[in-house]
Amino acid sequence: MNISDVAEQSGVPVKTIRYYEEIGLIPPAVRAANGYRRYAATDAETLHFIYRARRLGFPVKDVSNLLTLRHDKNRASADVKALALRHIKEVEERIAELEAIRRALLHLTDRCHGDNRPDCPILEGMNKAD
Amino acid sequence: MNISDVAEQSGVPVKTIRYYEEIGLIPPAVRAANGYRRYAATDAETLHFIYRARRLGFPVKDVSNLLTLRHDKNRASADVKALALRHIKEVEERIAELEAIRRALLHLTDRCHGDNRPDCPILEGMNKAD
DNA sequence: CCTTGACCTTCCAGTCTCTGGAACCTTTAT
DNA sequence: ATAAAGGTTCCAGAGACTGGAAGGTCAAGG
Repeated sequence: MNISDVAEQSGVPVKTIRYYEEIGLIPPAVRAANGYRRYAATDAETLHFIYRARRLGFPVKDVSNLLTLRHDKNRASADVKALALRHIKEVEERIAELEAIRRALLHLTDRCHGDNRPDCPILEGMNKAD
Repeated sequence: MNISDVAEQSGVPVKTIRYYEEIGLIPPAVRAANGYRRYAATDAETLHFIYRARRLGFPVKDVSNLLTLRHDKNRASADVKALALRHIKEVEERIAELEAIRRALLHLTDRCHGDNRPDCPILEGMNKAD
């Protein structure tokens, strides 16, 4: 099948597939006589795997490691789990950061009248040292 | 004062100050005879304001608008508040996304033994359609 | 006076993950 | 014959910096 077919099956946009090939996340596709990339069903599965890993927030570098593990029939599931747990930790850290930001913002907006007058605790709050 | 002084006072790194000047977030600094950028105390305050706004996650475009509002003594606090509330909404949406990701990851890792064997529900889970 | 080290300057490149567009070729259908 | 739909490459931009190279300037010490 052509690139748009595998894009549709996997969920990964055409442009992104070519990009993944360029950066070496996936091997260069076999070419047809006319130069078009040709894909097999297993390629669609691999790309779908990539699609799902990316949607789970794994950076491309991690996806690359996950692909290696996926192909390694002698892998230890502990390695996959370690990678996933590390990622969960990063997600949780990011959530904590965003929640701190959210609280700080709500603290400021709660105090702001939000009317025609210029007095604004939000702007004042961002002037203060830390 | 020189750029490293204003960097220390404001919290914004030297490189970033030059970058902010380049993109027009702050006006070009006055130059000394030797070509060095020269800053006044008010510049340090402005940069500190920027620093805090960025730490609250406002994108640079929003910071630019906040700076305009900050300088406008006829502003309506409602405009500032609207901008902040919009940003809070985006932060909350991002948190929700990350929490969905976190739940999905925990669901997968909970099921994975994490031992020497290759069987891995994490990898399997990422093969399934959606 | 000379050197050393800490500043300062500019400009270019890289990060990360795509995404859009231009210019051009191939296939398919009418 | 032609037009639409798909394919190709390459270049640029997004966002927000960050690092490094090459070189000018300044203050202190010998």
